[in-house]
Amino acid sequence: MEKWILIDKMDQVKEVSEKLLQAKVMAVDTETTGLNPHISKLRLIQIAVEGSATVIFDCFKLLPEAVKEISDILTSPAIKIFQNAKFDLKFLRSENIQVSGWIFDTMLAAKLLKTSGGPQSVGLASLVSFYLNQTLSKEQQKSDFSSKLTMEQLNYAAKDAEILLDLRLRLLDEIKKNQLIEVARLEFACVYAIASMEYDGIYLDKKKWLILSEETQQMKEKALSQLYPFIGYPTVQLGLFGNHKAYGSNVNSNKQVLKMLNENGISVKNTSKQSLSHFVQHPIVVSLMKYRYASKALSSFLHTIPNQININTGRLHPQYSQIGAWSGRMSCGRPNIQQIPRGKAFRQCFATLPGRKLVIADYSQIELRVIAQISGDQRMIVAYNNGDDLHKLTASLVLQKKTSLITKKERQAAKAVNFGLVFGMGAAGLQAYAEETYGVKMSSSEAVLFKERFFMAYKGVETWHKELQKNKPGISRTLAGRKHTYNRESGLSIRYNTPVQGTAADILKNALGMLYVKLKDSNTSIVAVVHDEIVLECDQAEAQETSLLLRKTMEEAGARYLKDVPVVAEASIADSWAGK
DNA sequence: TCAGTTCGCGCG
DNA sequence: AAAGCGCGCGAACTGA
Repeated sequence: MEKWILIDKMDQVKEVSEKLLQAKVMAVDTETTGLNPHISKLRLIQIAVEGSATVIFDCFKLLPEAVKEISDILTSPAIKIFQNAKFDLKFLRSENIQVSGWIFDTMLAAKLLKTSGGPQSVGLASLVSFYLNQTLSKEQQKSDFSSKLTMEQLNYAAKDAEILLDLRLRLLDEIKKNQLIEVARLEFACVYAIASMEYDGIYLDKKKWLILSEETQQMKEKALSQLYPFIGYPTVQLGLFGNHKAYGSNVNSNKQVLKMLNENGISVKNTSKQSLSHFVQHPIVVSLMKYRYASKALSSFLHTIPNQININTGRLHPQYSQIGAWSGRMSCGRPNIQQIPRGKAFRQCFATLPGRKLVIADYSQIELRVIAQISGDQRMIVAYNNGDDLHKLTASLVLQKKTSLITKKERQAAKAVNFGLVFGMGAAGLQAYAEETYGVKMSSSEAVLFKERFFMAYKGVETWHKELQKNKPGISRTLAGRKHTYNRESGLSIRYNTPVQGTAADILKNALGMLYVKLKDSNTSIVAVVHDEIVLECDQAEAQETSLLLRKTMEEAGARYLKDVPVVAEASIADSWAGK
């Protein structure tokens, strides 16, 4: 049997596809001329099945003619194994090749196993060495697929696909052994949504963005000039590449800023916002905070994001890491769309072209609802089922007042109490947190009292905490079975937090998987996902319908895991991410 | 000189 | 005894 066969003529495609269509499991890999699906080209598609030679499609020769035939193969009922499916899916999409059915992503499987003694590095070579005890040449990754193919390249290309057949069997074994089947299904179903979201990207109104940049630049300069008396006035210095300004000290240097602050009677240990919050009336602090805000906005967002607009699509294509956080949450970068400032000025730049709308939906208090479910706290469960306002309820229980008499301020304080205490914050932490986050002042004795009353009121949460304390070093699982392991040193708060954050991630990913299926043949794109929020872009005429579908899907996805607590999502239609 | 670490801060 | 958690990114700093 030949190891592999290169297909570069249409009549050969028909010959090999018969065999491939019969397979129950196929391993798929692609080679491309680069990493960006909107710039680089798909060069090879390798498909390996058990018992016959690996098929290598030469895309330069076959596409677009063979799109239909290759799509037929990749939409067959077979399980498709990929290493980092997202990457291949985007390139296949760029050539209009369809893929459907169950995916087994070896990289995601390995990431799920990281907390169960799996490999710490999840690249293909590492996985092959870890699970199969073989060495895989890394030469392939460096090789250039834009010119003529060499025999060596084809050998490696075939090998990368073939090895996935064996790798899946080993990973499947581990996944079963660690009872990760359900969460693996969840992750695998979600890959399609993430790949299409990255491929479609999100539109940024560059003009508005540049105006905001200029305003912020002015703000930064103004704040800087207000700091001159303390950091020194600028002097023009002769530099190698022309004149440049120099100051007595560098405002960006925390070390120098700390010294300057201390010299001016502001006794802080570090220069963080938190420490400075005790001196907000001081003019230095006012200017420094303004400078910091503007400087952060400029360097992290305003200056860098326009450069990341793709030249061919005119859109941003943030990269998501599906299992980016230890908890199971996704992370995001280039740019990190999950940390765009909440201010309207920033969010209104994330917009649509005429005729299109954004549909924005988020879960209401998802983490607190997860806590209610996981802890089984009866009072919380009853409150949510009655549609009560949980923050108000906490305020009334902690302050021992009727809910009808709770003021807005008191509700805010209770919000801090809810979030802080269920995640293991102490009384002192609660006090500081309430003031910093919600501007609510409470004395330390008040904080201690509130904490006691909180756990008195929510007995279920207290027992849940006690159980987690006993479980040392221990493991925990989210409601989809995602596993976390703790060492002896792991603090309590991490034990309280991880299963909650992780379950919320399970729910969101379930929603994304379901959503992809429903939106597959529509003109609607998923454009952003931010932990408990999903943003879609659709035709204006379909906005109402899409909004309902999004809300219903998110709620249904949550109901699968929160059996005793209602899951509520809220959706709105808007021209930008800032809302209506 | 340069890779790796730390601080500070944006989001949920 | 006291304690929120999870990320990515830019600038400064550190160390060989």
